[in-house]
Amino acid sequence: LKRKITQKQIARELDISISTVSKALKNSDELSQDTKDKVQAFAKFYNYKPNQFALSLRSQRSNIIGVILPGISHHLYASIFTGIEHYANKHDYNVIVSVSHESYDDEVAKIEMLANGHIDGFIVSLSKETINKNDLEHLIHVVNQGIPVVLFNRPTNQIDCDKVVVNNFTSAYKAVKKLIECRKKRIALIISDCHMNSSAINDKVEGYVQAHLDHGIPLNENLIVKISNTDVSDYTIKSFFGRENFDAVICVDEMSAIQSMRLAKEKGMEIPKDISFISFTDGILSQQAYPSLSVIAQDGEKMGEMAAMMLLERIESTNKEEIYRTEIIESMYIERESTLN
Amino acid sequence: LKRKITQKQIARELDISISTVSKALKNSDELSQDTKDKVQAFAKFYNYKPNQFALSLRSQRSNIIGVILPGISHHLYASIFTGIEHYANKHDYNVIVSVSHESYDDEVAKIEMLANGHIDGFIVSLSKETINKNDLEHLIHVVNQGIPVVLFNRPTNQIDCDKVVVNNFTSAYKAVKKLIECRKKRIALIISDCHMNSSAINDKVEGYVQAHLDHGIPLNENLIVKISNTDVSDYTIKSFFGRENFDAVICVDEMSAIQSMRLAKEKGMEIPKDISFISFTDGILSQQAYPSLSVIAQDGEKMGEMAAMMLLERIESTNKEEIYRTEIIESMYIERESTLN
DNA sequence: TTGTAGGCGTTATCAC
DNA sequence: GTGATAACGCCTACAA
Repeated sequence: LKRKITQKQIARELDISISTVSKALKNSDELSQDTKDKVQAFAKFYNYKPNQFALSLRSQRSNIIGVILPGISHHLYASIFTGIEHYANKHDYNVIVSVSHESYDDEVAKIEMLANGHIDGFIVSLSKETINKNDLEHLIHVVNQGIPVVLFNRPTNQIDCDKVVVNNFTSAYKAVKKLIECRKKRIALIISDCHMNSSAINDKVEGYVQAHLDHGIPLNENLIVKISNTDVSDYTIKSFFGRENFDAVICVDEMSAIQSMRLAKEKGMEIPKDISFISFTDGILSQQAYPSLSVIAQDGEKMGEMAAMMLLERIESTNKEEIYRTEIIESMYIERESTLN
Repeated sequence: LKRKITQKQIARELDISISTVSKALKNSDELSQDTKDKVQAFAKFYNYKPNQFALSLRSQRSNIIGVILPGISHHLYASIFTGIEHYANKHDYNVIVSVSHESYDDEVAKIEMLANGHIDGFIVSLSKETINKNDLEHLIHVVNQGIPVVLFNRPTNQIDCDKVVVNNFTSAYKAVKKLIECRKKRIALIISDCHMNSSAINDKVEGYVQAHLDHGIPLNENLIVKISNTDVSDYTIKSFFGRENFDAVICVDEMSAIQSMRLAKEKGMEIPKDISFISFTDGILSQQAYPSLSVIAQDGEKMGEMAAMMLLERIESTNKEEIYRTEIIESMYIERESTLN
């Protein structure tokens, strides 16, 4: 139960002044080597570590960043966090995580709590509820206080700050292109979470359409279906499988992909011979499904590192030129069993 | 870009002393109502918030706790984190998370980094590597510094501190009992990660054995198999399925359960009619598998809340009576399709 | 009822 | 080379 030693105590023990101790510990060259050696040896012996609270008070910086995630079970957010933590730790920062659970109220409360706390900056992915409400006062307030913010994955153009986003258009484009290469011609697009009025969905639809046009595949609007949640057990999707005729499916998330595959199997179709599947988010489900699921995946770690990099740059930059950047992380295709050439 | 206002500035503006401001903000009753009103109104108008760095310096407390997890994708750890965060936030604490990725070196580095930082206490689940090395100097060092520590899920009796653990014995016991109730008599136990020399595995085996004895079911040691990792694609497990004869399987984790189910199906067995499955960790895989997997699940949120509760109590307790507690969280059975009555 | 002084641990400026 | 002093923002005896 030994309290940590301070410069004051070292000074008293060695019968020198506190400022000499401070300088010795910083290896200042205005001190004699003798004194420095003596102090440093003593400090080392008693395992001196500077008091971070005092340092923070002086510098008004904590080297802690706050990360607001809508969820944490989700594979994408888990790997984004890994990326953030990796970059942050490497640069001597710690990470406070707060999860909004897709709730607006949680998001507001947690951001506020952190903004009045020890945080040097924020990395935020907005909750679905926030996007739908389109109420961003809490974040605007943070930005106005001069606290650096990086938005990622689910941006909004209502906030002027650095951003890291995925390219939903090209993701969808790539998926369609891949399926066309597999000689599929009737490609369904299943959009879960269609209550989200984010640009993410529109961009995907546009990419889907454009890929059809570019490859001369006829577009059938009936093959685009929206379901309100990620649970596919509802009537909409079952009747869709019963009614329409298609040989490939693109799902916005892996959960609905898994369940759609089950519906296809129940219809007696063979995957990927009769019908191929691609989903947009990678995760353990995609990997372990049977057959395993090909995906257009976001590189979460890369997104996280990028976001952390932008934030630390902003925190440590002295000149306040307000040229905010938006970085786009391209997705990649991971081939598994649910598609084949 | 407005910097935060301080008591000093309020004092200057209102032409009173700093300590009067301080007292007014705390609604001290040695001040006139007039002064208090004036100060509070002013403070509110300029959105005064106390500077946490200054508060921390005075109190030597940050209201931040450090959480070390071996992984974060894992459903159990995700929900444990949720529980910790929930309890911590409710009591005005923030949470710094650090992931060791099951690596000893990471764990040591991250604990050290946090211990020299702004942390009031630790909640730690040891990495596999640490448990195997059995080198706990880094944590003993933390405890000796007087920093409160709560160990959870993977404890060690080498460290004297509060602990939150699961009851592996009764978990295994319950699983066997359940399967016996389903009229299964030849119950296999598949142990992945058998290189872990933790008590967790021994306790499970003992529970497995005891349940057999208590219910008069003959014990067949050949039905206990250990595989070195969670990937079941290796020869050991395939030959096990080829060689032995059993009508139920208990798996230590859901991944090997999923893959074992696949082997069973390939053998032409029907689940759960011919063979039942139970796994020990709940997660999205168990829920989405086909058939979905019955589990003996740990209540992660409860574990997390309990750990946070014990830590905060320890942090805020003044008297240092060193009566450390170990709380046991009981597991619960979640019935799905892979078993049936 | 209000104000003064000192301290939390550190660093930077300036004087000796 | 070394040390005294002030400052970061807040709190709290103790004076006035």
